[in-house]
Formats: sequence, structure tokens, C-alpha cells
Amino acid sequence: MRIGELARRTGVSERSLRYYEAQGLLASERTPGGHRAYPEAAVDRVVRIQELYAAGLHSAKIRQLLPCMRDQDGGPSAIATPRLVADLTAERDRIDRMIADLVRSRETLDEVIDAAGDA
Amino acid sequence: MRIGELARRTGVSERSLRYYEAQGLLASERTPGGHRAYPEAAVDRVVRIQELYAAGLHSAKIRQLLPCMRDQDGGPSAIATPRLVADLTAERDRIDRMIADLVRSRETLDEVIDAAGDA
DNA sequence: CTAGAACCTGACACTGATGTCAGATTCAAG
DNA sequence: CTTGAATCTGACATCAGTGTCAGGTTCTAG
Repeated sequence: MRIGELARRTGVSERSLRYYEAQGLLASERTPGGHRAYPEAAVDRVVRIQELYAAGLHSAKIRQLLPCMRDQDGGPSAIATPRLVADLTAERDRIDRMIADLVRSRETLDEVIDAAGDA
Repeated sequence: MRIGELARRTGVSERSLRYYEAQGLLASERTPGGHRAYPEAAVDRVVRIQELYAAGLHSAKIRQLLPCMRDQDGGPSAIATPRLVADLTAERDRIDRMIADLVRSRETLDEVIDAAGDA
């Protein structure tokens, strides 16, 4: 599929898809004329990338992580090195703290919303 | 207490504390010489602000929200307007989606970490 | 009084993913 | 072939909180 369709199906802008490629996160075949062509699996890949970005991971970490992930089209093509495992564990703990913060913020919002609802 | 201590106790930089004040999020008394002086409750307030920033709220929303919050030193000093409630509800839903994304990313990381652990 | 730590304001830089625009090229349907 | 939609590259802008530095003032302990 081409970039426009991939953008539509993932909700990610074409700009971002090209950026992901420049960052080495998303490969693409090229037509003879130089247009990008993606396999079906690219949809899942892009969604994953988005999730990881949202979780606060930087391009470099995602780039290291991607080959170790269980992909839709087959198993992981690499095993994380001890160094990477340490990094990912730190990221995971950070995500845990993030979630805890978000839950607290959600409670704060709910209190204010409920207080207004009682009025 | 003064800005240095508040920074130490909250883990927030002095720079950020001054920024919060400029944004109307954090009030301060002033010594005759112009130095900031904070009440004890400022510690909690700063922590809350940090959490809300981490949840993706912008200064303007936090500014509207703060007066409606149940503070440590007394009840809320304002009730959210319907308009604000609508905004906060949207924020809350966004936070829900954020949490769901984070949980998925955490699972992804755990899979990779575990896969390396089995080796 | 004095020295050094702490604080003040104001300004500029940065981060890093994303938006946007320009000008050129490719693709696909008629 | 033609034409309009889609895509290409490259460059610059943006956002918003935070880091950092400069030059000056205030505070406090000795």
C-alpha cells in the first residue's frame, strides 16, 4: 500500500511516516518512480511505534527495541542484549510511575467534575 | 519557605517554580527585599501541578482547574463551570486512552525483557 | 561590616516530533 | 497523451516547558 492509505488507516500523518523512515523505524519498498510501498504489516508496526512514542520512548530506543519485538509476520528477529534489557527495564519503571501519575490526575479531574455535577 | 527549599522538597527546579508563578499557577508572598516566600501548602500544590503537566494538561487548563480543587488548606474555592466540566471530561477521556496506551507499551517491553530473560 | 550563599529578572537555547509550504516528479484514469 | 491526484525532497516553523547564563540584589552567619 502507499503512504496515503497507510496514513489514513493508522491515523498518523504522512509527515510522521516519512520521519519514522528517516529514523530507521519503518522500512519501505520503492516503486520504480521512487514512491513508497508498504506491506500490510506496516499498519501494526506504525501503531506500535505510536504507542511507544506516547509512552515517552525516543526514536533511538524504539529503533533498538523493534527488532526484538514479536511482529505480526513472524517471531522476533533479535534478542535484546543485557544492556538493552537494562534500558528497557528502566523505561518500564518510568512507565509505571507515569501510569500512577495519570491515575492520580484522573482522580483529581473526577473530583472536580463530580463536585460540579452535585451542584 | 523559600524557593530553594521548595525546589528541593518537590524535586522541581527553581526555574520551573518561577515559570509556574508567571503562568498564574503558584502564588507567593514576597519578603521586603523581593524574595519569594511560600506557605507549607505550596509543596502539595507543586506536586499536583507537576502531575497535571505530566498528564498533558496545559498551563491554561491547570489555571482554570486549580481553584476548583480540594486543597490541603480547605475546600475548593470555586465550582467548575459547565464549559470547564466539558473540557475536563475531554481531558479525562484523553487520559484514559493514554493509560491504555501505556499499559500496551508496558506489555510490549515486558515481552521483550522476558524473552531475553529466557535466553 | 563582610563574605558567601541564595535569590532576583530577563533573555536566549533547546528538545524532538509534527505541521506546513514550495517546487518538482510520478502515478493512474480517461 | 493529458490531466489531476498523489507522492517526492528539503527547508523552515512551532509548541511549551525547561536549562542556562549574566549581571545585579538580598539575606544571613560570623
